[in-house]
Amino acid sequence: MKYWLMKSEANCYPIELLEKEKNQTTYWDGVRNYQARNFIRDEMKVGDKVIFFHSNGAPSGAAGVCEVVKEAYPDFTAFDPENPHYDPKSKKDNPAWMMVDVKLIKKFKNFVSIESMRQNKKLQKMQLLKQGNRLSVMPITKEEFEVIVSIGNL
DNA sequence: GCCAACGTTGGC
DNA sequence: GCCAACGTTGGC
Repeated sequence: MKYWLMKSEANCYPIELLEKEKNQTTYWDGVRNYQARNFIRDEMKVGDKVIFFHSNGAPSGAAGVCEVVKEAYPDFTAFDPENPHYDPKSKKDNPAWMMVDVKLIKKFKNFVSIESMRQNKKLQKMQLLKQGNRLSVMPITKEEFEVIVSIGNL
């Protein structure tokens, strides 16, 4: 089983919206970066655990834990010209972009701010904290996952 | 809202 | 295939 961190813009799709979804499950659309796409397409498996991370202020940080419940399939929002994530390069017979379904396991009682993550010695190596990091889907270690969960759950 | 850092695009 | 210009991301 692998561990991941996925970013969602807090003012676009916060964890509170996922809480309200049927079965607390949603499709993770809008990933338009090849490195992130490759992780989704090639490495994410059902049962993998995911840190739901709020990016873009308001404030930034880890908001909860999800689980992958459906493996990669074409991101259909790329086919829809009306959709903000529309990408004409992605064809139905050769989709450029993929997505997975995730189910909320738990929203943290304590929001784990990016500031507290920066201050935690055990999280120093996270790609997330590197300057200029823009990757929206990235692998994390089991230890990093557990450290974040233990802070969030206190 | 600012702006540095990044990925992508496109002219050559 | 280089690389400057551009648009976007995301912490602050």
